Amino acid sequence: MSVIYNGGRLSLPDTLDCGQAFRWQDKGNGWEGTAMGRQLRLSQEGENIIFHCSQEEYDNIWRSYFDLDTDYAAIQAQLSELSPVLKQAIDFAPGIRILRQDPFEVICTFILTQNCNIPRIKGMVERLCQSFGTKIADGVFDFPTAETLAQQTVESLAPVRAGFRAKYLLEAARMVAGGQIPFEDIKSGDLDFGRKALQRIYGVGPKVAECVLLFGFYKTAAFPQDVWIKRAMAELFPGKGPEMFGTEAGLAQQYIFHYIRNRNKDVEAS
DNA sequence: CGCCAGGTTGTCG
DNA sequence: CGACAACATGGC
Repeated sequence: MSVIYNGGRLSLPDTLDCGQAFRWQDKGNGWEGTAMGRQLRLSQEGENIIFHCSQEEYDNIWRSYFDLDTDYAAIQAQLSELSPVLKQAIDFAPGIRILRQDPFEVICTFILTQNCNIPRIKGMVERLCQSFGTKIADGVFDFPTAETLAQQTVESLAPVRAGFRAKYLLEAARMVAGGQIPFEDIKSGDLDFGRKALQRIYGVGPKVAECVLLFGFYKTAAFPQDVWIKRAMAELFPGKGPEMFGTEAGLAQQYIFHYIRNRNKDVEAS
């Protein structure tokens, strides 16, 4: 059972391993991951991206998750006109898409990102799922629910090895489980409303809130500024700020983030 | 072995 | 408000 996508602008490695999601793994002959309560395998043959699932599951879940109904070529063309440097970053990895992830999962995973590198983040997220997630198949677990996590303690969370982030995780879970985070209002509201609402969570500051808005609520104008983006902005767009990228700043941010981290990789390898 | 990691909090000037 | 240490842990 499989569905073929050949609409272009979808790179599996660039989209699944660019630091927006942490549960996808390169299996060599394809990618595997868990999201939205489902496990999925993807592979590639030439221009075709193959979703190993039913047409129904593809239509109901993955088409939206991978943002396949959005015209990336059009957005990229529009962004490319803003700056030649931005165009260069986009052309470097035009197959990056913004995944439409579950908001609670994004709150948790980006709480875990703080002061931590990406390989380690993946480890913590995986241990969190293995320890507290609902079993989907042998050795495969969904991301934990807010209710399950809210019942934990710093001690019971020890296997995750989240360090000082454990207490933040618990607070976030308790607030979400307690209905104190207005998901629907954040979805329909403007960026500043979302920022304020999310930053009421202990352990969620400006950067994590921005990531949650972009990756968890598909607020494409959100522009997370981490150490890499700050460096990139200083070097590539001196004196400029996120405003220059307009309503699709979040996408620009992803292309810049990936570009600054990977532009020299081919050189180093040779 | 030491530096740094997709930051946030608490504290101090 | 801006600067700065502390925070747990492990990847490189």
